Amino acid sequence: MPFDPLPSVPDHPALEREMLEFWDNERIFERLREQNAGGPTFSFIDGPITANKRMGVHHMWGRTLKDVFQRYKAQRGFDQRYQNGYDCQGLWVEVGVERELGLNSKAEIEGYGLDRFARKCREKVAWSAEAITEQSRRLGMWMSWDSDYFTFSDTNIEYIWRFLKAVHEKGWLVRGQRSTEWCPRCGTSISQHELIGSYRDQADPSITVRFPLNDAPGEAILVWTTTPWTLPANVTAAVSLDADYGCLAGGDWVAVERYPNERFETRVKGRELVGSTYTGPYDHLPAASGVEHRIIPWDEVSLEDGTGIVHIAPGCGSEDFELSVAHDLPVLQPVDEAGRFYDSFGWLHGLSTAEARDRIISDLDERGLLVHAGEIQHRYPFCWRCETPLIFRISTDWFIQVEEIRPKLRAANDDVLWVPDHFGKRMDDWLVNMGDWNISRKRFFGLPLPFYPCSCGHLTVIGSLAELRGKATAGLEQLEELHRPWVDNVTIRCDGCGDDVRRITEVGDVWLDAGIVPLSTLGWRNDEWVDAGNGTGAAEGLTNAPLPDHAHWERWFPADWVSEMREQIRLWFHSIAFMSMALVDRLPYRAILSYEKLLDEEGCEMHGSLGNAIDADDAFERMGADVMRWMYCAQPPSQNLRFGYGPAEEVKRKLLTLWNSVSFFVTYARIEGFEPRLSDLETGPADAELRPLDRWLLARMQEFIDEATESYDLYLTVGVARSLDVLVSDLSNWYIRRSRRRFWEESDEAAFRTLWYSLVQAVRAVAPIMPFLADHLWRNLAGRAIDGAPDSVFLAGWPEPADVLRDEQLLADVAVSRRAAELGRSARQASAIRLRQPLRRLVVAAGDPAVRSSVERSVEELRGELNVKEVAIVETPAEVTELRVQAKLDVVGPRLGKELPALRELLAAGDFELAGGVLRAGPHELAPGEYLLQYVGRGGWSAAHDGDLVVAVATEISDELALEGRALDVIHEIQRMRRDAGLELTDRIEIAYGIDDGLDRVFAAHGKRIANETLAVKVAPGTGERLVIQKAPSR
RNA sequence: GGGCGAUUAGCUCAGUCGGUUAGAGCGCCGCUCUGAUAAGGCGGAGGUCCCUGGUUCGAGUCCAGGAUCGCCCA
Repeated sequence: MPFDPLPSVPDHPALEREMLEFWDNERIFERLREQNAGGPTFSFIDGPITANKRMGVHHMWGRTLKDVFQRYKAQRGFDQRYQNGYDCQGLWVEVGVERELGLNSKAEIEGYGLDRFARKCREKVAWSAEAITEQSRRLGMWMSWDSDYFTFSDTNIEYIWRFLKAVHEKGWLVRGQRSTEWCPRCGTSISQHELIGSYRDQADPSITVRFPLNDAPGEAILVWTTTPWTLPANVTAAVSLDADYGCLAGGDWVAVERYPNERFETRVKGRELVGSTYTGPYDHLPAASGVEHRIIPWDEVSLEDGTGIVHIAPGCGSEDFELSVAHDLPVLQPVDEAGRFYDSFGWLHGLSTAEARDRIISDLDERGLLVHAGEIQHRYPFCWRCETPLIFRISTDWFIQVEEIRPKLRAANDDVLWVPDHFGKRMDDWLVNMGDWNISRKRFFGLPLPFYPCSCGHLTVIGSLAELRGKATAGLEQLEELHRPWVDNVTIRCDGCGDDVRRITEVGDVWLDAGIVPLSTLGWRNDEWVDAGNGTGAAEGLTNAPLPDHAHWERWFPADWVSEMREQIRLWFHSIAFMSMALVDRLPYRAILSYEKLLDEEGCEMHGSLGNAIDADDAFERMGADVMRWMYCAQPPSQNLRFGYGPAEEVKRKLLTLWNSVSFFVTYARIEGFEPRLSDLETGPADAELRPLDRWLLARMQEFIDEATESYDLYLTVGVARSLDVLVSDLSNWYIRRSRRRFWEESDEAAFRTLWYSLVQAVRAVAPIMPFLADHLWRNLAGRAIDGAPDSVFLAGWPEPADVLRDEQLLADVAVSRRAAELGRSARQASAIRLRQPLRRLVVAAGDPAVRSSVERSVEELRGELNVKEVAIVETPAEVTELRVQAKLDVVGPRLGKELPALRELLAAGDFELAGGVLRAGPHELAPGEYLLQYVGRGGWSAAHDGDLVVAVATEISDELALEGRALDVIHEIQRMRRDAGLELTDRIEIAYGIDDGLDRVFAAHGKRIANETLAVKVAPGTGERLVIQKAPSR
């Protein structure tokens, strides 16, 4: 018996675990790779996933897409790398460790010890990588799990050093200042991507403060601020050049527009205030004592809030800082890395910004400078790690200048295939606007920037471990790996003066770590292949990833395709583009698939705190990986995905139809002992005695495979999902439904072979999306059923379409007759006569002979389905409808132009003649093909139409028909009684009927039929009730 | 402030080159099958295609302006 019976419903999780074990035991993935080795290459480069936690269902979307296309390309015979990667250092990793250790500041980390801290970070990464690997395997991802790359390997770090040295040689490396969001607790700046989603509502003071003007005694400008602690750092005030400013009665200057109810003694344009000097609120403290406060112009001054005059503290805001650069203003930095005032701020020394706030307000009040104090609710950023409100600080950092590379990146981006395509524009927008790349972070467990600035003015940038060894003057003996603290202890000889020089303590931006991957993992400019050569430094023992040689790089660079979530446009997609362009003058990718956000089924973001997050392991158990994968793949990537158990049920029902179809096949194939042939997969059952319906399904299969292939090639899984939906419905509701008897009564070889072929091809084509279900079904239908068949669907290649099975005409014909059946049902429904009532005549009219002949083939279907005595197929529906004519607008429109509306009126009014195929209406003549004939129903008919395809039923019911209708009602009634009585399908019954209500006439005319349909062995008039049945005594 | 999207049925979304009557799934209502049955099938109701203007014989579709929502940048 070749096939195994299917349970009535698939148990996805159980089936998936079974397949995982099978793949493992039979080394399916390894065999697939061996099979494809040496074939054409498809290069995919995996963006590293941060190894600091287990994955959630939002990670699985991207992991699924990666796996889908690698599996698809493998089925197409492409040789591939399957290297997974982990992001292993930087803030994201430090955070979890810091939390676990209960550390709460940089000082505490230093107290704990950088070496122990680094070891803890590595442990965290190792733990997370293992968890992610296990979850990914459960999802069905096929990767070479023993050769993952880890961005904290010494090899990866060396490659970044090489990049930084090259950047320095190009003259792009600079040290500079910038104003940045800063967490006073963590003691570091917060990068833009870390700010995502970190804004909350917060109440802050809203105060208006007076700055006295120096040259106009008694007069002052008013400024507004929500951050009183920044006032000691005030340097200037900004006005809008063209706005009107006025002086209030008390001598205070404000923007007129902001005070519509006030009267102003004097009014001037903002430009006239520019250059005036004023006394700052804290000029008496040492820090601000030497500052001359001169009013400046700024076109960003808001007239929507505040006073229209803006307090500028370059040490406390990014726009403020930029203004200080533009206007050459001094910068006062009020607080240190921990957010406490410097001693040059007198009595404020040592206070935090929160502590200083109220004291400053009351101090201003006492000194008569406070005009108004209130409170405001607004959005304010918080540290995503520790919930501390962020402040702005000036920080000295290292930058890579981008002006030279910007145009190259933009030009190259034009040639990238972006899916969805508008993401390409977003990349361009980013490239146009990106500022110099800030690469330094004042933290611990990260890429050690190899910068050794010397007091002689020379900057030495180390490009490799060998170079470091060569120039080292001390500390090599303790250098365990290229991380702090060990690397900090290595001093080198300055290239400029020969003195000993130390590394700066900063570490690198994580996007350097990830950005070098297309070079570091592929062995760019590496002379000799080194086994496990990427498992160095912190990565030693975690992976066997090799360091390949340059020839390998030539073979696999650039990637044909990469895929990550949308945020990566300005992160990973950008950093790999930047670093590759800088080093090898090319982009590292040809095509990119990116996708939007994953939300819960209500459309809300998933958050642990909201309780709506779905645990991945929970999802595996409750819906199964295939169902999850289907949801990810059925989603247009340009839109947010609503993910949840509700939608999962819908998907399960959908998949159940495919499952039921296979189950139906298997049930009868077992009964009839059907033996499938592998060779049918090449050409289909072309040599069998095929009926039109078989040929139709076979033609549909070619069309489906074409559609699926095209969608995969465009990197759009949603197209595959949609095509499969339609196919499954065709296969189950049209083919199987109409062919059932051929399977259980006729044992029709052609039907079995056609259905087997179609099910197997469908399973193969969706295998990349649902690998478990697909391989499970393949094993049952082919892998185990046929000697010599590939063990796994993934070893069976791609279901190539067979041209001999294509039949466009047949597809069109069937579409027409299905449409006719649909119209017939619609016409019946519109007649308001119940379907069980037989009607005399159904008329199908179509002008096109091809349409008529294809409807001819489904006459039986129409007769049975619509319960009519006869079906007529005619050219014009004159019998049932009146004629109407419509112009073909797309043909006639361009010819007639403005006269078209008049023509349409004539046609609508029936004011036309039709002779010899030519239509005359008023002054116009329409040739055949320029108009369409249309019909409306006559009395006694109920009609429905689609274009000139008209279907109508006669609504008149003769006595004879009425009697038959009653007979069918009786059958229905008895069937219901059988079921209510709990009878088996095969139980025989006896019927007794009452003679009133005309039932005697019904049984007289149709008794035999009623008995037949209801398995009645005895039918006789009874004594009382109108219908009584009882189970017949068994013989 | 600049940029990129989106706005179509109760919900989630399709809608090709501008063409006559704008579709699907889910939900709802009704009908139906009982040899795929923990199912299945059919039909129906339900629409100001965000608004305004323009181009055109004709606009859900193209153009301009606006509104709202989301995202990116400043």
